[in-house]
Amino acid sequence: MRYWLFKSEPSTWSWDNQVAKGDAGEEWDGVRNYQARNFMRDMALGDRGFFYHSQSEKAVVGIVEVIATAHPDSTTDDDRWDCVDIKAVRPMARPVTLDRIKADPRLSEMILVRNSRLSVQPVTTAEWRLVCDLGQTEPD
DNA sequence: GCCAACGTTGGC
DNA sequence: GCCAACGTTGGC
Repeated sequence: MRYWLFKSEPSTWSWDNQVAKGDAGEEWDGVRNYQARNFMRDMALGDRGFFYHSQSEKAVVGIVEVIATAHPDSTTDDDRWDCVDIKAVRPMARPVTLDRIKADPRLSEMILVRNSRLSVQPVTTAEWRLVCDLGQTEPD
């Protein structure tokens, strides 16, 4: 099992939107970046990810699970773009803000900190546990 | 709302 | 294949 982070503007697609889809989940579509796409192609069923709100909120707000591996993005005919499906697993008991993450030297290598523009990114096991800990949320 | 960082496009 | 120009993202 590997860990990831999915970034979304809450005004476009929020955690509440994701939760509303229930166990059926939803495509993580609209990604038009090769690096992000390649990470999605690496994902396996059952992998977990953080759901991160960018822009106004800037916080990890929930945990999601990969429920379908990479397949063509239904929002485009361009066959370069694939995406996975994810479903909400549980919210963070306390959202973990970007400020909080940046303040912790143990998280200074997170891609979220290092490359703020990458919208789908891997998270190490150590980072996963730490962020779950900060969010007072079960890691699995 | 600004702008830095970064990715993509297209002319050469 | 290089690189200037441009567009987009996202933190501030």
